[in-house]
Amino acid sequence: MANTTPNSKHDYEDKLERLLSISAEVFAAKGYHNASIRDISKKAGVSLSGLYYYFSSKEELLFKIQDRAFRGVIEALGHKLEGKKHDPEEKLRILIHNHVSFFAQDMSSMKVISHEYDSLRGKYRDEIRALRLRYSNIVTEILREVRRSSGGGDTAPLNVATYALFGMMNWIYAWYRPGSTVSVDRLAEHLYKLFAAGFIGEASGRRGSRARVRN
Amino acid sequence: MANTTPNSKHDYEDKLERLLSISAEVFAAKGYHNASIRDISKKAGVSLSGLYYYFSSKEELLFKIQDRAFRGVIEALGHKLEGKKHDPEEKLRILIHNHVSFFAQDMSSMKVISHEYDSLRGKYRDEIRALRLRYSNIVTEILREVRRSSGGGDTAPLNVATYALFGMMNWIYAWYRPGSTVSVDRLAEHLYKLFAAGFIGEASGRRGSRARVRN
DNA sequence: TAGGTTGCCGATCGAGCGTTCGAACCAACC
DNA sequence: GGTTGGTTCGAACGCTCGATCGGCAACCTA
Repeated sequence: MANTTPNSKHDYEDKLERLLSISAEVFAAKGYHNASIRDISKKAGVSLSGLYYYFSSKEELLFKIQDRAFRGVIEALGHKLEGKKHDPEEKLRILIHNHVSFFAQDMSSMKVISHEYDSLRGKYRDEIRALRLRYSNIVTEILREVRRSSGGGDTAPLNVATYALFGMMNWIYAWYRPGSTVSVDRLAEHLYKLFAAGFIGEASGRRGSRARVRN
Repeated sequence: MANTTPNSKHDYEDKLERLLSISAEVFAAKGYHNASIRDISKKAGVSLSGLYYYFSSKEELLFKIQDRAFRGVIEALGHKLEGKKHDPEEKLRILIHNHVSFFAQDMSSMKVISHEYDSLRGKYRDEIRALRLRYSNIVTEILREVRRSSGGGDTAPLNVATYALFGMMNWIYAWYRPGSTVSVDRLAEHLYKLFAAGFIGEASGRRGSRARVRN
């Protein structure tokens, strides 16, 4: 099982991984359409045509970045949720911490995910759409459980709450810088408490909500 | 004061306004760098060079879209807040309704605002940054008042709360379509209740938040 | 050592880009 | 009816882009 030769699959995959990471940085910094393959080749220290040994087109490069990032988030979440039973609120907390820490750990890829979905076309777009949908469904299901277990009544529709939560979390790339005075863990916890208190608290009829939502 | 000639300032300004609006649609649909001046000229029914009578560069066009949209939001908010005194929570409610309804009314411009700030450079960028900062400060100040009046204690830092709120509101462009089953007004009200209950409720120490934020 | 495969590169192509420029149009005034 | 000044246009410029292709060294296999 150990790699037999220096020029084995490992070399290829490692370099591919490195190129994906560098490309994500360039795409995040300049935007997909504004960034050129030449930018990436310079930053990676590889010739322009050399890149095409690893990717067949610029768009495939973008796809692989998004595919890798989404699968990473979804898979890690799956691992953290499996095993012992968590109650719904704890699941929500795990979800937010997982999402936020992936964001902070690899802001470039996550910015690309949030920003460049529209830049994909055809089958690439279809595949990423499927991943987005899968992830979004996981979130909605957790929110459904939270609402049910908290005796939820008058909450926002689940899709509105889902998108509001995504908005809170995905906006991070626009302002948060790792190494700030607020650590990643604390940021995640703040967002969890903010959202959870709103989503659950809303259902239990607090003071101060004088304007009723008409259904 | 009435316009004396058909070819007066009105014609110029109206056409400029129309071009801004069409350009915003094109930029929103394809992204600033991917959209070409030729795309805009086709959609507007104006020759390529004819556009340059109204704008000196593609970047100025982008700047004018963002400038107009930001000033619109800020000015409208100012009008709605001035006059009789509102209590802090009502101010927050007005803010969210104002923001969301501008979004829904002109999704293209608002998507450009959220997406294409990085595409501006130099003095254009500086000017828009100043507008962003002004708006962001207004929001933070309102949140500060809300927290004070609700006896707030253990809430998220104001900047985190501010950005979380912006995230919730700005993400709308990614999923909401006007004419959906959720009206714009109801959407705004949902977001207000969700955020306000979270922001205030968090401070009043509800059940269910078992995980303490370690400051 | 011969032949084949892997990994990479320099040179180049056609397409599309933002921008410019001189000329033409046209209503308004002398 | 000729002149002026605001408005529009077609044609072209120089440039950058994504992608291709033949070739070349290094290494594996036999």
